[in-house]
Amino acid sequence: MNQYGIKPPLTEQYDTTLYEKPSVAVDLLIFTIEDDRLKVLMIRRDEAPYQGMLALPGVFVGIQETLDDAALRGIKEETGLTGIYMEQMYTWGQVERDPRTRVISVSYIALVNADSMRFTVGERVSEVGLYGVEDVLQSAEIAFDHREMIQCGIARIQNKTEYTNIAFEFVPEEFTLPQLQKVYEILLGKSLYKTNFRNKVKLLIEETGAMKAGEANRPSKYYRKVRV
Amino acid sequence: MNQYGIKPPLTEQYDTTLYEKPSVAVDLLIFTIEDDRLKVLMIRRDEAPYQGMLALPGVFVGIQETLDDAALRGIKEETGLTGIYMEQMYTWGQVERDPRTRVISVSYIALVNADSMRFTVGERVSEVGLYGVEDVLQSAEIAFDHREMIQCGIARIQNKTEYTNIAFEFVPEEFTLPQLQKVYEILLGKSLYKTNFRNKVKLLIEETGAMKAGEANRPSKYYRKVRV
DNA sequence: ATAATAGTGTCTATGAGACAGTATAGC
DNA sequence: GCTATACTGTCTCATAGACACTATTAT
Repeated sequence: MNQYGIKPPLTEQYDTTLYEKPSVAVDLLIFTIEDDRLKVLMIRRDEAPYQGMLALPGVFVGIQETLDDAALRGIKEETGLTGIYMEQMYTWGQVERDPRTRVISVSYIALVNADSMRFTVGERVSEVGLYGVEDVLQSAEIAFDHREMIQCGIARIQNKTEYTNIAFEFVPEEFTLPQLQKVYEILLGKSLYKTNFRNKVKLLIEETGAMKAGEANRPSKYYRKVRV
Repeated sequence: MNQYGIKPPLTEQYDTTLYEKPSVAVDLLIFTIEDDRLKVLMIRRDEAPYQGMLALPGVFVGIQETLDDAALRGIKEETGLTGIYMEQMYTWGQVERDPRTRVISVSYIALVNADSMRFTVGERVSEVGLYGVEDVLQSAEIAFDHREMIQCGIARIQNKTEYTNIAFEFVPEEFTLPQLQKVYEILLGKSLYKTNFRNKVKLLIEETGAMKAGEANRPSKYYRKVRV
């Protein structure tokens, strides 16, 4: 029994009105690949604190709203998109992470292919934009603990690229293998051998029958992800 | 602008007193290996809701307390232990997960070797005990969404056993290789070949010089984890 | 023909997996 | 000696990695 709460709290009678509650928000890491770089969607703040700095988009969690629903709502608001890949990443609970009041933030990762976002980002709010993660981490102008969040997100994506198929989330429904390989190379930060790469993904894809035309070289085949 | 919160909430002026806030708790999955089984620490509830059912221990997060600190406090209260392995697992935000009021729960995994817990669990509260995860998942008497949490925790531990060294957390500082191999076999749910297992861990360990005596067979050497 | 990129065949090195054998304690 | 478990040597096989080669388009 102390300033922090009731003990043991979930097994005995309690009155939550006695204790001050934190706010709970969801912060979004919306990643895409554009111009051969991994980019993240950020907003330039026009209010204190951290005025003029870049921040991740976020929403407060409604009292009758799940965390996933809050994340989906935020993604829809920022990109106009639904039905894209999303997963919970980590929950950030440093006491002073927001200087105004106590806010606990559940961060979510969303992966979008650049084509579907090309005509949505920037329409609603001009301060919204896609920033290359290398550039944005170089610049010191990042609000709150969002730099840490971005680093955490990049690490998560790189890890999962090695043992899952999340890289497919960055390409459109129909894609070429050179295109998909480039995504892997960007995410992993190293170049790959064509043969080995193709062997690794060949069970995951099927030809569409179409070919990419118009380039001054042998045309590449279009593939789609095979649904398992 | 709706019942759920302010939009965009972290980039504009807002007044959090206008919106009802959830309570935030930390729930603990304290795992150990005892009698050649993976066990989890649970508490039998003596109050509604879910009276008489088993629940994971948890604490509310204080308004001036980080999530990690809340988890450490809970672990100390339940086991008397400090300095053990702990990591954040997942945050649970279903609206009706606690029928009394909205509670968002950040779950943490802690791994303890049975020896250090043998004389602490059960002293403070007689309803606290270690339960084999297979048994507890069979029985339907689990409170809240804690069954899901346990399943999630087991999956996390099994995954990380394959690509990290968390299995070492379940053995004391000095251990034999048959003992460590047994831990791996319990966590992975399959038997391993001695030679291959030893090859895999040989760079992670060093001999202490001591031997295990008293058994009617060749004595095994004691090892410790080599600090990297 | 040339340049540029797409796509294929095959060798090698590494490591996981399997199994047979030897070693050392108590009885 | 016997039994039980600790410990070791070595073979096989799957797969990641590396590289050389062929194919097809626009100019």
